[in-house]
Amino acid sequence: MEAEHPQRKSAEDTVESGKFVLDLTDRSTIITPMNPPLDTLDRILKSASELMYSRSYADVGVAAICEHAGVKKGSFYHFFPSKRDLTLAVLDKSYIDMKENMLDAVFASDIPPLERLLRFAETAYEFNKAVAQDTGQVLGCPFGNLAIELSTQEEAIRLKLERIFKKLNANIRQVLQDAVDAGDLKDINIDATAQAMIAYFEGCTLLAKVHNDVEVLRTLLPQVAQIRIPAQQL
Amino acid sequence: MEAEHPQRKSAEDTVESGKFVLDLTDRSTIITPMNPPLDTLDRILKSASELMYSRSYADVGVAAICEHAGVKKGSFYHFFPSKRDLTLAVLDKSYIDMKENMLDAVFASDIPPLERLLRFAETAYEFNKAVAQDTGQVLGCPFGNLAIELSTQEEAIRLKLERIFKKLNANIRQVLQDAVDAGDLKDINIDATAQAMIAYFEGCTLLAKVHNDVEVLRTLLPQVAQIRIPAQQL
DNA sequence: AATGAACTAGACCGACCGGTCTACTACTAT
DNA sequence: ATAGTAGTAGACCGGTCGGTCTAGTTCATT
Repeated sequence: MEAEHPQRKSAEDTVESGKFVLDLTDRSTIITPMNPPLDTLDRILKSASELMYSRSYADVGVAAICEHAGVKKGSFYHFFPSKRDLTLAVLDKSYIDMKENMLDAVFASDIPPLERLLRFAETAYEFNKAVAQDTGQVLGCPFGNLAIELSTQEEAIRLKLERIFKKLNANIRQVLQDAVDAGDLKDINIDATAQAMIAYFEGCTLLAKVHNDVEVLRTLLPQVAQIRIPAQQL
Repeated sequence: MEAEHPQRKSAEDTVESGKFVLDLTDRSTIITPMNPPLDTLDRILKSASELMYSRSYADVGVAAICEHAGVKKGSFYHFFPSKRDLTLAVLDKSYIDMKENMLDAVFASDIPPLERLLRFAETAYEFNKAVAQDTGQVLGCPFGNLAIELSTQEEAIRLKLERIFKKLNANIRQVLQDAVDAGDLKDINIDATAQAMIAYFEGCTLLAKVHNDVEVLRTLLPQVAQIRIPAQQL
């Protein structure tokens, strides 16, 4: 009765096929860079992620996602049991992409900890600026956007987003810990400070979106490095 | 061909009818404090504002708004030409309510400027806590929510929200100016600092919503008073 | 050559969307 | 008394929503 919906597996499995078996099962990573099944799934993911980011969850129907992906509804529901499950998959992929394409580089230990935060601010500004240049609008944070739109409606999505924000928090905590170890920072509540920095970042992004003006980010975002929540003294 | 839709007028006009013409047209401000037509309109506004806040713009249809207000569709479209216009009216009313019920008191000059910011933080926490207690969810900021959901879709709404955020900024600027005048603050960019405080506030609220946990606000929000954007030195 | 699974195609479904329309009621002004 | 207007009622509209279903196609395996 229940369909198969292979999307769960593919996320992790494709990565592990680096062995030198040339013949078999996993057709996705070897030889053909654009084989039909995985291509279809990826196109759906990319389409959904673009459309939902530039508009909103509710405003983008699965018909629109399919059309923009060049895929038919039948295929869509072969891969995803529902729009909600698609969104969950989009979030997973988006976080992985963001981590690999940005967080890892931005928070790398090649410069002093607090300067990494400035690099983070700068990168976020540049990203939003680039987006604004080719869509004409400041779109903000893909995670923050969905968080606000769906947190009260879709508990599964809220949970996924909560986990993503916790991972981001862990990344920033690492930076702060490095700063403490380097003696650049004293007597702060590391976890709360990381949380406050994320909050500030999300808020700046929100304001840039309402004002439809990226320059808000250029002015405000660098102050993220100055935020501190002091260690609680009992 | 086009219907009348009296709501446009009422917003500004009711305020200006302080002249002593007793006889005519505007029946809404004089004598009867609860005359039927205004009651219906208010019920629609209240219903929409509650529903949209606890769910989202897209998730709440006009049928649901009418039902929750105990009003029929015919009446709804007598007062509002569209769901979008209703939302505009809701935003106007919400800001006025917030200003009268909270901002005016919170930012009053009875205590030192920077303490007013703490009072603001405390009030926001208490508000969200109360909301969470009777809805089971942290709903966040009504303005921030709509800002993120609709800024890229409904320019008129985005503009209204932008104006609201600018007014809020002006309120905080006043507090900061008082602080500067009192010698509590030096060399800051007042406008940008006010903006940063709003950003931080919105971001904290967003995080509280994703984590569905008001305590986030209790921990983070008070630090709003420490935020400063230094005066730009050229 | 045949089998079965993965995938695609697209017609179709009931529910609901925002919005319209006509008829009716209640009240005001004359 | 009457005419006009503001407001109410609720059936109705075309369109779109998320999702289903059946029939076909492609392809690896035997």
